[in-house]
Amino acid sequence: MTVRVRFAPSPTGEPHIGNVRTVVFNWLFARKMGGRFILRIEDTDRTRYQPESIPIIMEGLRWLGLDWDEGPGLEELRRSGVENAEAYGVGGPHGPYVQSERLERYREVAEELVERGWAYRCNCSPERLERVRRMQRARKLPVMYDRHCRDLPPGAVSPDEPHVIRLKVPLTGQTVVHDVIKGDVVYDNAGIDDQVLLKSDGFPTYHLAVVVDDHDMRITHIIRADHWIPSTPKHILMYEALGWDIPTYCHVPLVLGEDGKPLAKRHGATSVTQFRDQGYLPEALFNFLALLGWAPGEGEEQEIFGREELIERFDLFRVNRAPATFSYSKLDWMNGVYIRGLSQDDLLERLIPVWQRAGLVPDPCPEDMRATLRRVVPLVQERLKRLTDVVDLTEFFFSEIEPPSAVLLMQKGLDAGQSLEVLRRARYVLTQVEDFSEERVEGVLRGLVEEMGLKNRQVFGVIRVATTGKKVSPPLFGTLSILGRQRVLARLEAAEAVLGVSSKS
RNA sequence: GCCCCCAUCGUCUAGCCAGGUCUAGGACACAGGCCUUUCAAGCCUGCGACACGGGUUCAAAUCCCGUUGGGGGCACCA
Repeated sequence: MTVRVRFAPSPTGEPHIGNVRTVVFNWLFARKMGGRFILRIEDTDRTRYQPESIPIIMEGLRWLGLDWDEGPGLEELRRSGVENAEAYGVGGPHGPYVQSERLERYREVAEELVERGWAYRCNCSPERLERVRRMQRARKLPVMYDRHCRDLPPGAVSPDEPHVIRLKVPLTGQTVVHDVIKGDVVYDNAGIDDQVLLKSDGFPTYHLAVVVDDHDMRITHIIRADHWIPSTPKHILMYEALGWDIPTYCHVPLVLGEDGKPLAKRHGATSVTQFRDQGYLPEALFNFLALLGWAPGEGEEQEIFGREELIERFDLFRVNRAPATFSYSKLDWMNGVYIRGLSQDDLLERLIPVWQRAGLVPDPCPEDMRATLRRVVPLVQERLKRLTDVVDLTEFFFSEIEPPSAVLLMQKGLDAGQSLEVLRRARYVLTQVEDFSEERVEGVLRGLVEEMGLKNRQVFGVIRVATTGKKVSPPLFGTLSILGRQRVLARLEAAEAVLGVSSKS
């Protein structure tokens, strides 16, 4: 049987990265098994519904390379208000893949459950339900529906009046969740609530919809976050009532934030688009996510895995039972590894939009500027953890700098007079040097160090601060060469003025 | 309150299922050093964990029980 798994986001905002990690597991498992990865939109909560989040979710998946084999088709997406539906419409043989388009089907199944004696109509008011719950809490009893309508005579609640349909959970016996990661989890039926399946607005609850859709869409493995475990017995009861095959459950742990709490919006950068905007590479994030809660084992000590390698090695049944904490510092390291592994051309193409967003480079990027940027790339490549780091590191190439303060200019062991001397002589040799290639610049400046009997760090330090305005910069000779003679001489002169004034005073 | 899940360095993990090869291995982070024009990168070294208590066994990180700690669920939300 072909493996079929799904990601079923609710369009109420952007999924956070912990959720995305679970998607990565789904996708990896599907690809590993030669199966199908299905995208389904669970939009049954009309109060929290945000249609604009649908394309954002899809864009995030696509950016990470998580392509889906079946999912909402063109027309479905259009009806959901997705503007560039043609970019994302996929369709498939088991649609519709948007739950609000499947209302009739849920009603049909709910009615079937009623007919089979596995569900019943209930017209209890929200006020009464709340009263019951309050009482239960006060008496420290399990909080659940008191089954007031469960044994009403047939027809006591008219199908025409507003009502919900509830699952009629057996009062005795046990239901076992066979989970491939957690093992067998046993629940007493007596502790399972008579869950609402069909809401009074005609929409299904998650519990009905997920069972119907997973069955209709022939899902074989349900890989989802483990906070769903407690509601799984209800789902199993429904499969049994309907005579349907029960899928294989794989409840994977939640991803924790650095405070040990499950990852949520308040943890800062948590959506895929935010990671993208902060300069993370999709291949690095993907690699990192795959290793969050899973490891190849067998003594394997490699950490950097390409997509194909991960597909080949991924083993769903080895996923950790315990939750993992999302570590930004390790992600940063891994991202740096991937940046260093990029070809210079590739890195250039990824950096240009970053410079553009920072307002340092016009869009489109002029050809001559591109040529200059091409020279900057090797200077910064091994210094970047995130693409966005390039802004601070290279800003001085694009705009004029404020002449640095005397304090910043002076290096260890040099006073203002000596520093000034360094700048004057540097300006002299750089005026004389026949061209401004990195090699020539290096040659004359090293000669200057020799002549003055100073240390490399002293001479190069003063020049660095004078020309970049910072103590930390890319390698000096390449930097000067790119800046060009004119700008370098001007900046040296401006710095001399600063020191000249301060040495007189 | 009731139900459920989880537990190896600060973090991600290997080892656990098929007890001995584990004075517990790797990675990130951190500290120190080397290299060096700054910062990185790279290399070397260091720091650092089987939550606790019982039991089973010749032998337990590995199996069992309990405790503690953390987390999740208990909606006409997903």
